[in-house]
Amino acid sequence: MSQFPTDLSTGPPSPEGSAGPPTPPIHPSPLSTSGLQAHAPRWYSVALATPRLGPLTYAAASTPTPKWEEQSTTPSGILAPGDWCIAPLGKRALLGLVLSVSDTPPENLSPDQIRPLSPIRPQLPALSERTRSFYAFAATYYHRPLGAVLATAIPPYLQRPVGYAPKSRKPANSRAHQLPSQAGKSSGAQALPVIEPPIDPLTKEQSSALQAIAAQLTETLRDQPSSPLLLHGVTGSGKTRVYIEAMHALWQAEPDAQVLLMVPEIGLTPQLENRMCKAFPEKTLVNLHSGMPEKGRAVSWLMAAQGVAHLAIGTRLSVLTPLPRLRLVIVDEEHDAALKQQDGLRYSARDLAVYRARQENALVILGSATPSLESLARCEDGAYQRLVMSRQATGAQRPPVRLIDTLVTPATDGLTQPARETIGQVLASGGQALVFLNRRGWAPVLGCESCGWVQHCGACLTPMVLHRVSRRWRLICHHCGLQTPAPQACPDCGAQDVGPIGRGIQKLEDTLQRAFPTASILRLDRDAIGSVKEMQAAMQAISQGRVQIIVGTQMMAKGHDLPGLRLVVVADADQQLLHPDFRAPEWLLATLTQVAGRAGRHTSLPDTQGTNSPLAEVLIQTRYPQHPLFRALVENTTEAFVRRLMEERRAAGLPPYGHMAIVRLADRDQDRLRAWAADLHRRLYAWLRDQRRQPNADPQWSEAQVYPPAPDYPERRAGRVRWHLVVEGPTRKTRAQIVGQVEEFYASVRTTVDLVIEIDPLSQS
DNA sequence: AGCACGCCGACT
DNA sequence: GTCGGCGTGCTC
Repeated sequence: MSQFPTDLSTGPPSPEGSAGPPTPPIHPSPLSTSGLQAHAPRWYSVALATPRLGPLTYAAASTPTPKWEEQSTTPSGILAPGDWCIAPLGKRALLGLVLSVSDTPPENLSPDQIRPLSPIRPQLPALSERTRSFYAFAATYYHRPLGAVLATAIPPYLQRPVGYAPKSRKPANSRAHQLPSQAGKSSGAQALPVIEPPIDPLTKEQSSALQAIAAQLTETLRDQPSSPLLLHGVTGSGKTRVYIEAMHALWQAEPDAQVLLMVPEIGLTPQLENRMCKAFPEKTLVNLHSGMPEKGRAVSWLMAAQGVAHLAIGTRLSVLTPLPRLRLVIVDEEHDAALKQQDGLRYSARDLAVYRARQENALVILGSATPSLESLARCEDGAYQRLVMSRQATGAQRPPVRLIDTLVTPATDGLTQPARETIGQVLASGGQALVFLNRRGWAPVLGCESCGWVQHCGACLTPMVLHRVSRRWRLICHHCGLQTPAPQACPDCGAQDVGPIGRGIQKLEDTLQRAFPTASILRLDRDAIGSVKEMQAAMQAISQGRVQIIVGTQMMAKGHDLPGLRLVVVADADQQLLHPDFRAPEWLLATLTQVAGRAGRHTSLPDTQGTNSPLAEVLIQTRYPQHPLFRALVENTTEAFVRRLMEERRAAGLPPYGHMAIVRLADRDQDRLRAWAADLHRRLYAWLRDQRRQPNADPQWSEAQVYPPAPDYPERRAGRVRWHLVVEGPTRKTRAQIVGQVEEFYASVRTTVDLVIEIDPLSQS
């Protein structure tokens, strides 16, 4: 079998070494290796692991393959579709995937343009037909070349030709097991406490969820199609336990089966890894995420791809890992935006997981306390099956939610008086408080400090964003591009103090330190916590009670268990509520539900004080205490609120009922970009109008939309101006046709403008 | 994405 | 006079 690269420094020299001039093009010569048929195939169509290039044609390797290659699965010198190769490109040598083989040269190229492949062959297991078709699907669906998928899917270490040292001949697996951070038995996560002992009996809800899972697993193991399952379980309902039992059931039936367990963030893997190691000491477990050391990631990837690993725990990129005996895919926190890659190949790991599971005859389980509307819609239309767990496994109650109206009691330096008092009480009684603040994707949305007025774009359910356009302040809708002048005073109440929502919370840490000088405060955000290690240290400090106030961003809302937490203060809910995106209320509800779940996980003890004050509480500071979202939280009627959101989406033709794409444009020059964007829009609009006017036109075209361009926020980044254009179709097919039109136009013009298409975008700017 | 080629401003 | 800034175009 193949080997792992073992030494970076001792590989054979790269084919285009710095010592000499670039290899001159060599005309393909008859293969010299013995035992070949007379008409050996000699031209290869190769997808290169690079983001922007389509397949290129190469000739067979020019020199005989080295001896160490003899054990390769295909006869020496002949490559088949699915085999890997090293292909010269300009001065570089890139990893390539053989797509097809031909014994006639391509007509559109002259022979001297075709270069031979490198005789060095990567020690990667050939890609199965199934995995190739999965990658091809991803490429087609996201409108990228296959090479972009390869560049994302293959660990960087395995992409570099220099890494393929034909040195060690040790069996691959024994080596991998010695690596401490890879092998399941000795993970680096021992320090974290496991709070739920795995011997707890299952709750009724867990049992019935498992029954449904077992039924689908049976279908899967018979190679029959199974229904994707949405495990809709409140925080603390014991979803992880259900995953473990599902794996038990699977491995009892098929001990060699592979399981892929995905989480949105690297920070969530250590806990999970620890728990899985304890539950399955006899199974081989690997991690797959970008935070790992390069070599370790390569080893894990190969173990997964060779079928050695039983369980792969990883972030979104793990969905692209070959897993020959995949039988179960679990996507935890399926609603989480981090499962969607935000640059390069902008794929949704959740959506690809569902596709892949169906294709590989595996069962897929999506888990969340706050499922995405996308997944809920699939349950509604019967494509998925929903399994509900509405009670906490410990029997604890959800903490009550209290709203603080900041128009009545304004916040000073980010904190209202009632919030200050409550924090004080909690600290005095020895509890911990979490002050939650959220500036993720901040864009300046104007709001009135006196009455709460905000300019919305009526058609798009979206607040408008302040932009400076040719020295004038204007409000622009990021969805449909609508522009209006920015008001100087509030059009509702006439007050002068209109300003961007969400200013002033960045100094919250200072505010808290001044208000509670003796308290120890820990800040937890991307800037303060850089690594998994730092996160673990922070969590330990919290669980040991060395911290009294935690100031945390989004990352605090996820997964972590905080037993001593008695209060959550949401410093500025409005900023997220009024984020200029139609998904803002959906996400705020998810965020608040998640962060509220941090408090009161272990508060089922009797209230020994005998007071009326609850053991844990959630405080939300907002100008809109009457907003249906907040009412739903207070009254515990969030399901009804979610249904209402879905109806709004349906009426507006927005996802999950319509299908969106964003055309992202960038250029150095603002005027050039704007003119170009306007031109693109005119053409698309004219094309769409023509589709509608055709005799016997498909009525779907009347539901499709091509909106005028709008600026990103911030408009300028890294020396480039960025605009975007929203495209909507009632079906994936109509959307793909519009997008195809964009691509056709872009390919036909010479321009400096950079254009990328994003499919199923999660946010507009 | 790289990487080279090419055409403009500030240095020995 | 040339060193190097990055704008532009190509890679089988």
